[in-house]
Amino acid sequence: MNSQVRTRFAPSPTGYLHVGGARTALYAYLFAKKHNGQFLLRIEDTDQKRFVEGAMENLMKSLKWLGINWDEGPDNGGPHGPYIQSQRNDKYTAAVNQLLENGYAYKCFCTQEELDEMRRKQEARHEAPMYNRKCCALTKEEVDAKVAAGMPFVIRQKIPEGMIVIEDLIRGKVRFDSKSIDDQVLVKSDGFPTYHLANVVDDHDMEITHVIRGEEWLPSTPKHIWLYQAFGWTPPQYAHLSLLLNADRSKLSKRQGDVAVEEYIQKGYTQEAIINFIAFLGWHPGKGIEKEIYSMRELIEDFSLDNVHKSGAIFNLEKLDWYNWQWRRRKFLEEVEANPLNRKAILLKECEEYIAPEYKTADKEALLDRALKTVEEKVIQDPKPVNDYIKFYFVAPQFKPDIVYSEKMKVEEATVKQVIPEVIATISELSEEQWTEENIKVALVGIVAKLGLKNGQVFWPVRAILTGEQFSPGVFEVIWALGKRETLSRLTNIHL
RNA sequence: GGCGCCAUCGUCUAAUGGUUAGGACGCUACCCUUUCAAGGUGGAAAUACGGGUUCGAUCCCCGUUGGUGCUACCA
Repeated sequence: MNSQVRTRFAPSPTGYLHVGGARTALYAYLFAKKHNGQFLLRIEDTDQKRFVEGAMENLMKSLKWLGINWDEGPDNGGPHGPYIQSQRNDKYTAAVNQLLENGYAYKCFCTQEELDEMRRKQEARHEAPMYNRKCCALTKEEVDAKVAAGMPFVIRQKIPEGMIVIEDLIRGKVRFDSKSIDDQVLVKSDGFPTYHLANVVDDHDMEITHVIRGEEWLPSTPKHIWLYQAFGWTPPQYAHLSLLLNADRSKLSKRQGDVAVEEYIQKGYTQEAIINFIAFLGWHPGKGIEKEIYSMRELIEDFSLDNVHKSGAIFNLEKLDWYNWQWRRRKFLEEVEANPLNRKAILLKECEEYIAPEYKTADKEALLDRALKTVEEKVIQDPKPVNDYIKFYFVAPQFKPDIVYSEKMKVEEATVKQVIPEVIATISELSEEQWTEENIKVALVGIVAKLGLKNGQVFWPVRAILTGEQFSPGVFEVIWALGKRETLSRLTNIHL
């Protein structure tokens, strides 16, 4: 035994990596790395009914993408393998036999119907639904006879009497009375262990020193401690994390938005932003520190369980958006700084998926160059993905009344009907040699003066029609980049 | 119902016996830019309630209320 810190993330593979799970994994990872320890990944797949094809691979992919890497796990192995519970059944069988021999567990032959009936009666009497220990009273001969007769059974933990106090790293002392704790099923009738048994056996075997897990496990922690005692093992330290919440403060659920990390990946959020965001959902560097942008390296440096919050945090997307653009800008600037001559290539990489292949050919190169030029500043200024800033150059947008007509800018339908023909006429007069941003600006300002309108009443609708976007590069640069022909075509094709 | 956990701006949070209760997101006003965004300077916005302890409670204790988790042969 060594004193090295070892933590683990132990998800059950039911499909995807939940953002709440990602946060739990992150905290366990940060804690281990902060103390130069190890972080392990273990798959808890003892419930055969919930098996989902490919879920484990999916989970590992998301975790890796986030930069949460494990020192030991199903794919890279380690000294305490296998790291998949369904492959460790012999260990659980050996452990539970030891419990049976020493009287810490017993076989239970009660059927589902009997249990249901018992609970119904208990509830009718307003009692806590708990197993009545009927089978605990069976003699060894009775048990052997039932087993010999082929009766199915489960193995239950015999909960001892008395109070138990658990020392939680986040919550302090938490007391439980064993009277309120049920004789937990340890091994199901299909021979597989439940979470409680497998978890304790594995954490001990894998030499886990700190169990960092969700708050939903707090009520069953006494069962786990008693199991350690029954085995004669030293329990690990516990840290129960609060839950992530929906906007209405209920437990974060699929119903009210995206909960899978992969969905955020698909939406274009950066790895750094997601990590930074979930790290701050329930943790803070403390000491009055006001810095909020933290890289993984910095998080490891400053992480401490002492500064983890007890209350649940709402998963607030607006802040994620802000983190995302902070990180996008930071990464873009770093990349450009490292390689200033390659600015165009970096932009191109950012825009790649929105640029149709035909624009990468020589004859379209000019438009692409101009488009990239107008978009350049935006990349480091705006929270939106750069894609949204460039795709309109290559696909003519729909006319969007919601955007074109703006109360704030004092742009109404009548304004647009008045302005657009003027713009078409004026732009048409500009020759090839006159096609500069400056001249376009002069032309539009001329229209403002001529019609006696405010700048925004002319600039806003033109830009909105040309781009179809609420936010975009400036109207002069857009017209310039699009070119005379495309500009006129877009302005002419709208039907007011 | 029983048991457990939690409680500072709308949200994420800082401060902890003595502060004009601080920051960030969002919202908002103005400035900048002859448009939007971005940027700059301001603004509105919180200690759930009731009792204690104390010279003094956001902070410590008790209760109430509210929220939430568990109460499976799920994890």
